[in-house]
Amino acid sequence: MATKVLYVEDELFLGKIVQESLESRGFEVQMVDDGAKVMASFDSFLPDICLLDVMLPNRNGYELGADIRQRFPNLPIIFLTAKTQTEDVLKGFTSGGNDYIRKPFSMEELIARIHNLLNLSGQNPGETGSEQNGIIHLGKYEFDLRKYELRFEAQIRKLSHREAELLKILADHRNFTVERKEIMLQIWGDDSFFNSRNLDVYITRLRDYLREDERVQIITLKGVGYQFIVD
Amino acid sequence: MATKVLYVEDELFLGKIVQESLESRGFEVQMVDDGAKVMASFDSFLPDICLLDVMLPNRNGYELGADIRQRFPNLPIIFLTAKTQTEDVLKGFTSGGNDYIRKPFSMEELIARIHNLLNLSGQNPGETGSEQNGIIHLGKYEFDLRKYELRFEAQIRKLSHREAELLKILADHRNFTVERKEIMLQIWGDDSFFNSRNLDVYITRLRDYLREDERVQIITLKGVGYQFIVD
DNA sequence: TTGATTTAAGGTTAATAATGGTTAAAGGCA
DNA sequence: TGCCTTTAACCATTATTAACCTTAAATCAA
Repeated sequence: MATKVLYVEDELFLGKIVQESLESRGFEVQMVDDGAKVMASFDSFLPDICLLDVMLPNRNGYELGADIRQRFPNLPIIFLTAKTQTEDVLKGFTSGGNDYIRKPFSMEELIARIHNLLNLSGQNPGETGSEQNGIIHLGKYEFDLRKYELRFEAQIRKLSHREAELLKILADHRNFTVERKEIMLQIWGDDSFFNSRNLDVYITRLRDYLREDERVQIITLKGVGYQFIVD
Repeated sequence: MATKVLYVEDELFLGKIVQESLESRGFEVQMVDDGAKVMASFDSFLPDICLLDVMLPNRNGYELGADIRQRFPNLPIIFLTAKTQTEDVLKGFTSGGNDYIRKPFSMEELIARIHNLLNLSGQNPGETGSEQNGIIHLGKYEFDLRKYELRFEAQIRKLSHREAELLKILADHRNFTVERKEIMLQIWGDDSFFNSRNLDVYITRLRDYLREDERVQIITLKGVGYQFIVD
């Protein structure tokens, strides 16, 4: 699911540009041009982060920020403003803002700061895939990346480090091809020794662990690599 | 205990002013003027936050930031720099920085941003958090850094020095990987003796102490190190 | 062209080596 | 002495290597 951005901005021209730019990077953006309308849109939109312009008609951006902070103590808020006085920046932080960006700003910087607050890795901006809280769903299985647990119904199987690394790589490429070489490099840092049948051993184990759900399979592409199929 | 700031800056004149200004507000500041000396001062000083100037003799500030991030995944880092290009800001974030301030900056803004990162006022999503007044919250446990106490409901367990050191290192890296080698170096100053199973003994003890809450666990990454998982 | 044969790649399983876990006893130091 | 810390002995788990088996692609002969 795409990351949802609530963007409060009254300069419509600037707003459109920023909105499109964010959308082109995979964010879902709802723009609101009036401070009085903001709180209403929360319950329907449920944003992951807020961008608030400070100079608004009807409603002061700082007040708005404080209200949002009150209702959603953990929602990241970034203030955007043409004001350059230190005093304004301070107001931003004391109103509960998590960052403060001066206009004009570059889109790249805005996105970097959004990522920073959302703890998104620099890789795939809006896209978080079927992974939430470090849990990947694979057919009837759940794979907990942090705890190295592979769960199936009530059973919990602890994976070793190598097993988990391999499964992670396969899952990251699910329904696409991963080259043997790439796996070897990523796990063992070396794809040279042909005598080592190490990877095969772990593939065998994972197949064993995953055989409860036949919609999850590891397919061999001989001479190339593997394809991890998950329906 | 005062908040400890490690401040890396080669312009001594500016550095002095900032240092005094921070100290006058109750921070404890260690200033280092050479990138090459930074890592050495970590073990003795144990800062709560880092301010890094980007332009340094000997060592690039971004590299330094990346190294620090690797060793202390939860330590807030702020880059300070005269560079104004967006590209530099992006580099700062991709090197693991948590904020980026352009010179010249006002002391008030710097302090607001430090507070913001340390959760000294208000909430701060996705940030290091959970440590206040030397107390780290680990699931249902509280770990008092100063008293070396691990508390769970009404029980209080006094930790020994080694136990506390180890738990502190794990907690600083919670939800990230810590290498065995690093732990050994930090506690025993030596990772060479393979015959000593000292670290294992303490890991066993901590696991024992922490088993009341199964959401807190120490996972072994064989051949690599540990991962301290806290939900 | 087509089916048999060769050959390279991968699969499986077991044995071995490396690393970590556990427990208890021996040292050290206030 | 009494509490930590270190050492040691032994056990458990995980990673690697090795041996042997299977399969699929490639080659070759008729």
